[in-house]
Amino acid sequence: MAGHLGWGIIEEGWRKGPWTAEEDRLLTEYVKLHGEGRWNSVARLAGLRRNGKSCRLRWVNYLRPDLKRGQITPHEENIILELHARWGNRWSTIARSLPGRTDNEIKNYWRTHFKKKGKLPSDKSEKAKTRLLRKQQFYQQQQQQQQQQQQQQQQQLNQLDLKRIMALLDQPDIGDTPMAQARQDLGSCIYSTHHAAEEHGYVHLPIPNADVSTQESSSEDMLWDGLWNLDDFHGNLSAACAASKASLHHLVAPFY
DNA sequence: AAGCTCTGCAACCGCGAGCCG
DNA sequence: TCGGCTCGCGGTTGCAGAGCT
Repeated sequence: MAGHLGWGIIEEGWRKGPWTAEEDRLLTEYVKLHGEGRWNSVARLAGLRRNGKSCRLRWVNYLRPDLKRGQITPHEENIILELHARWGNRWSTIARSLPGRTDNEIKNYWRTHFKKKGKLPSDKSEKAKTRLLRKQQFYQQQQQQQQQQQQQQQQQLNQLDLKRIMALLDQPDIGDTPMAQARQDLGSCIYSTHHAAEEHGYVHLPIPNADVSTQESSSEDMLWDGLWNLDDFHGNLSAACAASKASLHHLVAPFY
């Protein structure tokens, strides 16, 4: 590398090595103004003496506001293990299932924690360890859910709006009324949301109101698989639900 | 206290895919 | 169709700090 030439050097007009706070500020300002992309324009537009590649890397791996800081959790570790078993060294693919984590971070984590162990957890003890980690994470999730419930209480006023809509939709059909149409639209919305989830590989999402006894969720492994699938999907689902709600407000407005 | 080793992480490099003129 | 440009990805390197001897 350029290490033997010294860090922070200027090579062919481009600075290399560790980023300074001022460079970070300039890059952040640039992305705020122009958005991500066009990285080769950064040098010209932001006054940075860094090439596009370096800017993109710095933004993606360090400056992005949605990055999660701190240690990889046991839950995330399990996801990494399972996805690596499934995808191999496709770090960017794995990173997409870990919001706030970068491919570089996952790659580094894998190399330091697993690579030198020589093998994936395959014997009984390693599997037991993996199962224990999953259970620990399950309890952590429960604690997190308790915290989230408190936050959700704050959102209940908004949810009451949706409940009023649902109550209206539960009334008997009166032929081809606007209410009957609204109910049909809601059904389509939920149905298409579920199928969009399936198309994106979130295979364990239950259809809302579906008979639980018919779902194939008996094995522990599938339960955990479903958990991380849901983790990945919940953002999209929330967006879809928000859209549904918005469209329903539009649909039922005449009834208020 | 000094030197060595290990670990974590930021950053660079090369390559390939996609886009566009 | 081709070549240049841009971007994203995976592999690799090297620094810095912690831990060990």
